[in-house]
Amino acid sequence: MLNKNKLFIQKLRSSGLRPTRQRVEISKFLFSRKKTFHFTVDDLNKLINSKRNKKISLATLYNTVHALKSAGHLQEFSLENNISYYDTNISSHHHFYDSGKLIDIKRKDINFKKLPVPPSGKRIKNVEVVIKLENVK
Amino acid sequence: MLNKNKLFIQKLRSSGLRPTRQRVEISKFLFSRKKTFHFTVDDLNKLINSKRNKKISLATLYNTVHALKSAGHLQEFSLENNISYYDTNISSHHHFYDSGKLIDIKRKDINFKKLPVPPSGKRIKNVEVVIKLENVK
DNA sequence: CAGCTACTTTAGAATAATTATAAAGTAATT
DNA sequence: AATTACTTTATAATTATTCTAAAGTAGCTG
Repeated sequence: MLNKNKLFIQKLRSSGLRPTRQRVEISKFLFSRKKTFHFTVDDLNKLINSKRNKKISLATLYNTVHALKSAGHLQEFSLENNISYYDTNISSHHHFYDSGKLIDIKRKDINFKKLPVPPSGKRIKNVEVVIKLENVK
Repeated sequence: MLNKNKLFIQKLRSSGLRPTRQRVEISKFLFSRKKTFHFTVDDLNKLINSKRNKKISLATLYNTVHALKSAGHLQEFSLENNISYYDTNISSHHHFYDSGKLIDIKRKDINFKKLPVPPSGKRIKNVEVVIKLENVK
């Protein structure tokens, strides 16, 4: 149990954050999952705070998510509605996008035959693919 | 000259918009270019209104850009700063992204060896690739 | 383990992009 | 030329996010 929290505390520490009660709860909420979790800060706020009487403030949620993202524990991306989405699956960066919902695509399910050469002085940091879907008519 | 405006008026009409003075000016500004143009509504506002004494209102800029986008004359996308970017090049959907700036990648410069199968009942509408760059150290 | 110091949490204000509103103006049909 | 429906505009409202500063807490230090 205490051992289990160690993992979540590790994520915080490696993000430069002290493991406070709130942060450990957030970290646990995010990282004790089997499946990838796509969320916005608003989602997180609703999901975490619905079952608490004393709420974790939005500012704390933003701070924590940002630090986790900067440390590479979360992947951030943006859709056309201009809200930041976060993904707990940092190893797979590709997605299907269908009417506001995201579905993971395993990295190995996309391969490139040809990629462009980056401008000189630059190199590729990562490649993100979004495949937009529509209904078969 | 009048012939030339026909093209811009066509874009408006096909977006369900009457060709008013403001809209024709916006359409002309966007579509009389040789090179792809990446912009935000704020960019557009500054670029168009800097050389006018009577300004085109932000609301009109937003309305017009939205209608053009919905009709497929502009491509919208969002980066991690949660601002809507628009692209006058609707045939090439791939980009390099480097510290807030976008560079076009020609469609033919990216090819896939393998793409995932969409969920049943769905088909691929389009594929967008963003290649993030970093400096060679 | 008491005290100190630096980091945190929080509520609320501030900011910024976008959308909504409603009054005055204009396109286009009659 | 008159009428009607659509537009423009300034301004207010909304929404996601960031900032602020006062009250609280983690975790060294002795």
